[in-house]
Amino acid sequence: MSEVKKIKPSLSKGTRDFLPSEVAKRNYIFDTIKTVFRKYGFEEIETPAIERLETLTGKYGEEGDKLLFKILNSGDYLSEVRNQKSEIRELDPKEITPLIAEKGLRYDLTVPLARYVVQHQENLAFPFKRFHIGPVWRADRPQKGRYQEFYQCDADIIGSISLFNEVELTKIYTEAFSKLGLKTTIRVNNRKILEAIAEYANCKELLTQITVVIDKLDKIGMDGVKNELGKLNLSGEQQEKIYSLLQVKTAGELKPAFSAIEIGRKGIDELSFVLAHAEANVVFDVTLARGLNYYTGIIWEAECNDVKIGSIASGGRYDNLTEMFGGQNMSGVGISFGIERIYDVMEELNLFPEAISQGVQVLFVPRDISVEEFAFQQVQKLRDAGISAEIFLGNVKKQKQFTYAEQKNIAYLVEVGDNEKNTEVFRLRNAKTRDTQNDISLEEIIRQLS
RNA sequence: GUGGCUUUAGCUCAGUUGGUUAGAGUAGCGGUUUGUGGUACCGCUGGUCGUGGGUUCGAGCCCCAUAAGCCACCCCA
Repeated sequence: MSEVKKIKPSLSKGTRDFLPSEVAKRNYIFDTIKTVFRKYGFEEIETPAIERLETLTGKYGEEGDKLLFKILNSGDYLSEVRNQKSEIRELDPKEITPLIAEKGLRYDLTVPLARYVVQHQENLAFPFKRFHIGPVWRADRPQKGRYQEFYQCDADIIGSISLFNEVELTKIYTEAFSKLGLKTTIRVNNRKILEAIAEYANCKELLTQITVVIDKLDKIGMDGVKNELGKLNLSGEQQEKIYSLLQVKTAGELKPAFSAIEIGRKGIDELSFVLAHAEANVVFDVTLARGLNYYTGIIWEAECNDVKIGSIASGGRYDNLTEMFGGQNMSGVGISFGIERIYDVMEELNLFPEAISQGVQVLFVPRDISVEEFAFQQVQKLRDAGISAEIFLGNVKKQKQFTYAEQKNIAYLVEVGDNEKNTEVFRLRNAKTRDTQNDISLEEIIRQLS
């Protein structure tokens, strides 16, 4: 007998296993959203989980680079280090990382998309409309609702500057959420308006910091914003200017302030166009900022009306996506569904249809091993007729068989004993209600369940 | 990167001021009962008490270190 060392079963930090019922629910979300994407002409792509570190680094800022999972080179990964450094004390993580790791796990789906578009542009039809659903990895400290491995669900349009793309993506939001049964509010703003606000307050160079502060508004309140703006060395007058613009309820109210700021007027026009074509649940919110500073036009954020969990979808237009890979500059606009949160919300609101976790239609239970073969043949007949069916094999306790049917959410049970084998007449029992139909032939069962 | 909490059976958790052989429920396995069925009962397996030190006649419990996980912040999805 070999001595096997027992390992306590456990997961790596920030990762999850999914039970069959959970996978069914997740797939329901994916499938619903995919159907909408396809209806609007988006095609699905896949890219590897592993990318060259070169592709990934430098795209997410210094913070992001720290959160990249790096893959240790195979073989003698220290050989290069030995060549270049003799003393272990000289090792600086920043210097040795490129020597021992050339690959990493993707951090999002957007940078791989940029790489993909530049690399395959000859074979792609532009405007390129693609969607992509898959896991991404971040070496972040996990917490509730935040994981090191999680799924992103993106749809983007590359290479078209028409604002109808924005309208289309807004419609996709509305349609997908409605199909999932979620009541949402979609807030929109325009990065150009935020730029104009910074210009209006005469502090263009602080745009990034200001947007980060504005983004926190609903968390820290107006006093908190004033406090943070003060830390940025803004004068009282500058703060007052920003503060006053954050009070507006419609884009039109910004017009007087932006009379001399062209980019601001452009931002207002773009927003008005999208809002004019959008549904009722889309509203303008000047305080919507989003930390990401690669956005250059419209930005979206969607929240669930019934559960306070933060944003469950977001997106925006970005003009410089392919630049970093030496591609001809193409404008892109995209949306992303936060499916981990959508799952939590739908679970809380009980929005998953009963049918999605349904097991096979019938479970055949032989009373004894001697009738297994007969039962097996009946099950195969049902399957041939297009009815999903299982047989519970092995001479085990009845209790187990019923528990099995319950756990797998199987609708009907048929127990097979000598009587059934001789007469070929069965009893069809509803596993939930326990209603029983006596003396029913296999043909009749097929008819009922088809 | 900063802080808080947790860690005892596969899972959920008890475990008294430090004192014999560390318990329960649940799951798993087996048996009895039932025998067109979803009941009831009995038994068994499973633990280097996260890890390493220390204090003590004696540590699951006290002290130190360390690891992992979770939660909150930063940031983000």
